Amino acid sequence: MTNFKRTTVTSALPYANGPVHIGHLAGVYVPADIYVRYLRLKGEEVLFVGGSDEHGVPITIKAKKEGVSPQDIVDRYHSIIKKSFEEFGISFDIYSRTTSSIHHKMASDIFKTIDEKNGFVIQTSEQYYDETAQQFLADRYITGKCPHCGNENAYGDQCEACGTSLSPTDLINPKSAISGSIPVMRKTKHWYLPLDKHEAWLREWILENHKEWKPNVYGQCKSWLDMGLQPRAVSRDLDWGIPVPVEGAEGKVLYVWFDAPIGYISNTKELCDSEPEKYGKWEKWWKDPETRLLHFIGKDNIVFHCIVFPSMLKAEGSYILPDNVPANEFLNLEGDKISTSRNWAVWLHEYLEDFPGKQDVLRYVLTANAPETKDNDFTWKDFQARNNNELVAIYGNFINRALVLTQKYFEGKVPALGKLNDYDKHTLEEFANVKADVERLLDNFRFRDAQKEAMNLARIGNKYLADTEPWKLAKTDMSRVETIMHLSLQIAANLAIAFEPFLPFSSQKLRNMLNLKSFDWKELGRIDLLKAGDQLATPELLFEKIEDAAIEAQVQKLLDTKKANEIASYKAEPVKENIPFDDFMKMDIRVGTVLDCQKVPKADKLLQFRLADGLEERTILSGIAQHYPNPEELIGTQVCFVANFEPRKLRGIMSEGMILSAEDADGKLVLIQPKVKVINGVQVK
RNA sequence: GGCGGGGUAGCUCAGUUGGUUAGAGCGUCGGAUUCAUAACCCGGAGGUCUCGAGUUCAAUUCUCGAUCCCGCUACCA
Repeated sequence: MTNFKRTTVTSALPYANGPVHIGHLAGVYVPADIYVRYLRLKGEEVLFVGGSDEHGVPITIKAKKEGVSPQDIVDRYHSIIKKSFEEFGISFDIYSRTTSSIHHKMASDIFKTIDEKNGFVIQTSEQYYDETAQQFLADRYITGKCPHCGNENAYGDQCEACGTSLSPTDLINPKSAISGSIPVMRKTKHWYLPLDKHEAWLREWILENHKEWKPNVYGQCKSWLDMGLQPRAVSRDLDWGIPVPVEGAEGKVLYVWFDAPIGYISNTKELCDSEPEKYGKWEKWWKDPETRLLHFIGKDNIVFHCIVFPSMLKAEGSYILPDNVPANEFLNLEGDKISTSRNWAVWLHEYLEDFPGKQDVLRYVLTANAPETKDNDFTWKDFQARNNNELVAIYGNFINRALVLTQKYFEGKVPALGKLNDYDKHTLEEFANVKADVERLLDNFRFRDAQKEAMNLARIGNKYLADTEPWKLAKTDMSRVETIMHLSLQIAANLAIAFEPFLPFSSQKLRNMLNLKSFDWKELGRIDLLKAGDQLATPELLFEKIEDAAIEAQVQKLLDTKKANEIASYKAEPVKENIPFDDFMKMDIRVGTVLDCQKVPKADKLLQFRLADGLEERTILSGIAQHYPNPEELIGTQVCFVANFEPRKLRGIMSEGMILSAEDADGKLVLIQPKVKVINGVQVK
């Protein structure tokens, strides 16, 4: 590793359309915070940057849905997120936002510089514009007649009947899928970042020079590079975002993934401008080759941070590139994927309310169970067990034993160290290695093992007390008890240091109890952190047991929320425009019996049905395979289908109609089936 | 479907540059102990290392295939 002078640590910007949950914490913020606290404790120069990502289409959609402005949405979530991070002890040097004016200017400037260096490819094209909805339409949102096969319902990017790739302009009689109106052609210009031109140096930089990156990160990058990189558009026709800062780009904003990572830089600048004497010039954190840049992210962000963002920085020309990108896998919750939209999550701001003062418990559990190499599962039962069996029983208990005994025998004063016997020496040897072990693990982003190693100190302490039995010796050999308690207290002081990156609140509490003045990573492993005669504070419990009731309440809350959410959050779509009776009669919906039903090979979602329709038989494909894992069970049942759809080919199979399903609130598709058997071919009306 | 990551004790994970008894923490069982939040300490039981084939004197470790989980991507009238 090169010798760097300082470290810039970024953590993925949470998207401001919802609060932060334990998945975000375990994957990104807790490990980043541990690492940063560790570096600070070592006295290194380090900057920890965070912020909210506040642009992009999903925020505009949420705003529209709620009838408020996008700014209202991001204001709401930015403040919730920022506050909960603070309270949780994520020690950002700055947590700002991408709607800040500094960010707008920074993103614009970087765009302009790249543009001046001809780092973009500009393409003007005619694109369909929906005058009713007043927006340009993505290819997928336009339907029309396919020029090749005459299919009336081809999409703007592809006709699925004949499989031909299309561009929206090929379509005959195009229609907007959003408003149904007829779109008009408008010229629009977009800027592309030609990733293909960056491929050569990216290959060498990642594949040759960064083989030490985690397997998931390295593998994902290699996969992309081997497939060949494509230019990516960096502008959008949208009204929420940072305007493309060049002439002739009215109505266009920077695509959100272009502007978001620049937020790391803007937020650094915001901080440095406000406290120049403390942080210096912002450029030193981003442009000095002696600065080590680290991006903490989740696995879904690997390509952006390893390929796209570095390409942007390289195109700009004056920036350093990340030295490492420690990406974690995902955390599940009680066996299910965490999901903001399904409300399946433990929200940080709610945890802080439900478990006041227990920040460290969650930090500990999320680290002990961190998804470092594969997805992991968070369960409340495990949360309780780790608290009660590890934090309370091992760490908390040792501290309590050491302090209570000192209180009892020495009125809370640190006793003098006498002569060490062999067993004392043996114990000291064991704990002398802890510092090196924790360091080695932290330096390699192995937080789970590092924390476990720190916990070992407490185990050593417990064993030392159990083996030396000072409560027995107190009756016969008080000077020996002095030495034992002296050493026990030194171990306690070491614990305060070793755990500070992981459990900062508890370390603070412990330091107060010990009246520990000096506090530096370098001192870890020493046995003179406390002086004989030092007065300790009255001991209190470092951690409390968590009772079953509290855990059951959380589990119940989760189940309730899930259920309530599914029912309450479902809002029926507004009723469409009225249609004449004749239009309805044009549709020919019938009942048929399933003769055969099986998965279409090489397609995840398609089921192939063979139906008896009362006349002959017909084949219909339906995209419901994931909701019916055992398609053979449908054989013999009856389904409703639209009989007079134009047949169209899917995956090379001709589909003659459409089988009707209802889509439930959670996205599950349920076939519409008559409850009482009817004759095949009867009409549904 | 393509690509990437992962599938090791009841749970969460290490590990093996291929080689005698595959490790840790928690849980579980037993013992010891009482300073301590029924906590600590000691000991035991628990694994055909996802499945199948191949290479090899030898594979959990290498190769190929299958399968399951996750991500990116395609597809979903």
